Amino acid sequence: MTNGAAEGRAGTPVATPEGRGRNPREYGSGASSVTATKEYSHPEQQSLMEAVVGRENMLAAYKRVRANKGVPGVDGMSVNDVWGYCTLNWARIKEELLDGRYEPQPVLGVEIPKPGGGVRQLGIPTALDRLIQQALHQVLSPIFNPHFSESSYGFRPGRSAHQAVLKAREHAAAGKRWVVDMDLEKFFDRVNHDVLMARVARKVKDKRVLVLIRRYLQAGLMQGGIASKRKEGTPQGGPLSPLLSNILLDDLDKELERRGHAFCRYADDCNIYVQTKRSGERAMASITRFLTERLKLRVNADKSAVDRPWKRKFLGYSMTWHTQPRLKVAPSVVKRLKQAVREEFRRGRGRSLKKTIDTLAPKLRGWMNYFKLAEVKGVFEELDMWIRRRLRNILWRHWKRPYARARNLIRRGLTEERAWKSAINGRGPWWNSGASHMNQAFPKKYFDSLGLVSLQDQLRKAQSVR
DNA sequence: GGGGCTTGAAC
RNA sequence: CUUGUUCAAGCCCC
Ligand SMILES: Nc1ncnc2c1ncn2[C@H]1C[C@H](O)[C@@H](COP(=O)(O)OP(=O)(O)OP(=O)(O)O)O1
Ligand SMILES: [Mg+2]
Repeated sequence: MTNGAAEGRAGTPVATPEGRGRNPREYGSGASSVTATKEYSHPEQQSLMEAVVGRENMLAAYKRVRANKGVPGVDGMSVNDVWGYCTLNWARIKEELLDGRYEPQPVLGVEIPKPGGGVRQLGIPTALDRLIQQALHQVLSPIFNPHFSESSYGFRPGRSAHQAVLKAREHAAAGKRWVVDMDLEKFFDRVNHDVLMARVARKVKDKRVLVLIRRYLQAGLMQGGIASKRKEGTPQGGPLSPLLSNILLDDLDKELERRGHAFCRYADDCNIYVQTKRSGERAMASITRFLTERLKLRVNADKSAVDRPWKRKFLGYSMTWHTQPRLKVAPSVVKRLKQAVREEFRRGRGRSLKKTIDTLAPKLRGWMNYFKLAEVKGVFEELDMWIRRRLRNILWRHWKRPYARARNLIRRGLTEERAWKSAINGRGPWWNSGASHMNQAFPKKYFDSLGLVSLQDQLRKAQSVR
């Protein structure tokens, strides 16, 4: 039934001599509770750093870093510059890495707004450090990922938000109709270095790698002025950070599994499905204690709650109250899309309809592609009508004079009498774009022919493929 | 199977 | 000074 097969870049190149043949598909789906950890461990435990700086691995890392557009870090060096820089200084950098002497540079602090309001502090390493972290990531990922929980879906190759959402619905359908929805406060920023490193050290024996990772954690955040060493947090923007965050929260997964909970975790968003409110509240209390005491993490009280699944949103989705719940797009997400579409129209005010559709259509396609799991389809019909109305609106605005309006309406097949009546009705563009003459003159078919595939049509197509 | 470009989503 | 991981779709190429 696993329809979303692991394709694309799921198979991160593994640069180890023995590790190369592993199937990316089974890569993320390690057997639950494996005791023979040695078996899956990296073949070169004592010389992991050699694997990191190995030619194959570095080339793969560089390719990846370049594929992301990236920005210059604090040293102002672009990704392209790094290639030249590395070929010139690689011998020295490699030696520093192998000797455990390499010192990372501070990360560049950038504030970006987040959707829910508030700001997110990004910590962007230099292009060179992104390259090295990427190389580390490629070596560490196959060591840790196979041992992660089946219920962990975030930041993992071969795992997706879709899988998590489907599993969540499954839990609710199985009669666990209460959810403990937990989110951590400033998750990456509050990662405790010692707690994390202890967990990394459980599988990584190479001291140089451990020291390097710690130095990356300690690298200061450059905020205009100078930066000082960090005592907590892993930079939001470091290629290694997502993997590290999973290594840290793996203990949470193991604890939840030990207690026999049905749960889905995606990054710091953890949903535990239970049968009663009481048991939910109990779980919430004890897991909160576990997180603060054992992992030194804080639960975000505002974003966390024990409630009914249909009152909560998980990964952009929500669900209905039925005993067999149906997935729906979370209301806040619909609002966000409308806002984005409005913004798109505002920016392209002077553009032709065709041009507007050409930029809008790929965005809607991508959006629909993510929310194609929604089984409540009313929103899509509503959005389709809303979008077409806005498009008719910009058409109407193009026609400044009654004569132009009448001419265009006639050209679209309206009778002369009706066209002229509408052309001079004196109403505003928004009224007219919803009026019957515009709907008749510019029906759905018209927009289809211009390349606007309606959300509903896209959904039907996606479901026929499935 | 692999590579390129674009778009979207989750965090 | 919009970064990172992951997933996916569309188009193009071998
Ligand atoms: N755009 C992004 N780039 C890099 N890392 C991200 C991005 N979005 C989310 N993350 C990572 C870092 C976050 O700490 C982690 C969890 O996301 P999120 O819960 O939305 O924020 P947060 O935990 O940092 O703050 P909050 O207290 O509001 O929950 O996922
Ligand atoms: Mg959080």
